[in-house]
Amino acid sequence: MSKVNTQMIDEERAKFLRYLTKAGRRVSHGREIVFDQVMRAHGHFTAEELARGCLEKKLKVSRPTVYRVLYDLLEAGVIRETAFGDKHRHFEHVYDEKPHHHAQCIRCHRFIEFPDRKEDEVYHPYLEKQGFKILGHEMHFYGVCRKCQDKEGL
Amino acid sequence: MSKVNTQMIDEERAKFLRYLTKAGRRVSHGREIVFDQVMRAHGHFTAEELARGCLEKKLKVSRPTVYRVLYDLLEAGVIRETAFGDKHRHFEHVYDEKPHHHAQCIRCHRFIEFPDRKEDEVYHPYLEKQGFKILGHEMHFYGVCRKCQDKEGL
DNA sequence: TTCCTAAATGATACACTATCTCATATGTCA
DNA sequence: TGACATATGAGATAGTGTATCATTTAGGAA
Ligand SMILES: [Zn+2]
Ligand SMILES: [Zn+2]
Ligand SMILES: [Zn+2]
Ligand SMILES: [Zn+2]
Repeated sequence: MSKVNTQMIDEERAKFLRYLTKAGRRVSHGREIVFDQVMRAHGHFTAEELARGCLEKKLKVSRPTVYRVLYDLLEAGVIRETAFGDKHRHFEHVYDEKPHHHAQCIRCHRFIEFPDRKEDEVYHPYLEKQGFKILGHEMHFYGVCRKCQDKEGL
Repeated sequence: MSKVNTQMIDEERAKFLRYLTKAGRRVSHGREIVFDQVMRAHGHFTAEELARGCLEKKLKVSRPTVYRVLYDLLEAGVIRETAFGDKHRHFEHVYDEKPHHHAQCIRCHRFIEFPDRKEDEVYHPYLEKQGFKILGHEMHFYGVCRKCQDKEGL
């Protein structure tokens, strides 16, 4: 773990605590466990993956609580939800991830990731004119990956 | 129903038949029913909504078949999947809806829609080089809408 | 510290979406 | 028409996420 990473995690933790305090909510056992697991997660993860991980590690937290805390973290701005359009809810932390986009195979659901390009900014003027404060964006391609094409002889 | 609409549906049907023929698949009863229902749908719809509709109308098609045909239509390019990040799979037909993207407010979850721009194609070469067969894409912006900014004094 | 109260939690059941299996039906082509 | 591959339906099943509610716990007051 690099120093930068640790420092960023502390900042995220502070952000989370600030949010909880401001909202009159408690710094509970479950929230600390889930926050910790989220920070250890690499790349994107689904609620279910995180919940399963907690259960497998025998952490003292239940599945409903994992889901509840994920929504807390979402509101606190610690994680964001990526809109993949499949039946799972995907999240990733906000710190330490370079902006990137996703292409997902509709057959096997695997992802290809690719860095974002500034051409995306072509949409900014329109949104700003509407008074929309842009926090981020994601491009999502869907299609069929090479493997699945080979498999199905398309 | 306008004449243009009817004509476009015929074109979509032709596209679907072309796809089926080319892929060595059959023009079956179920595929015709589901195609018809999809063309009657307005705006975005989920697989389950369409399936439920078919069952309620007592059409001679089962739920698994509705799902199967939706994937056919997706690959044929008759419908596209929109990535809303909730737990349902959303679709919309390609004809008569201009390709558009969404900006969603993280506070109130409302959408702003805006037309897509060909600058998005900057990502095509990279994906094609990987053998990824692109069926569609969506840009998803997230941020805070004007109303919510006013409300929260951001 | 101890007590009090509201918030948080866990166990469990549940709702819902989507998919799998496999026996049967159906369309294509010879 | 007969043969064969594809498509389908019924039902079971997997998987994700939520509701309920009795119990526990955090955090402030005394
Ligand atoms: Zn990612
Ligand atoms: Zn694939
Ligand atoms: Zn808003
Ligand atoms: Zn739309």
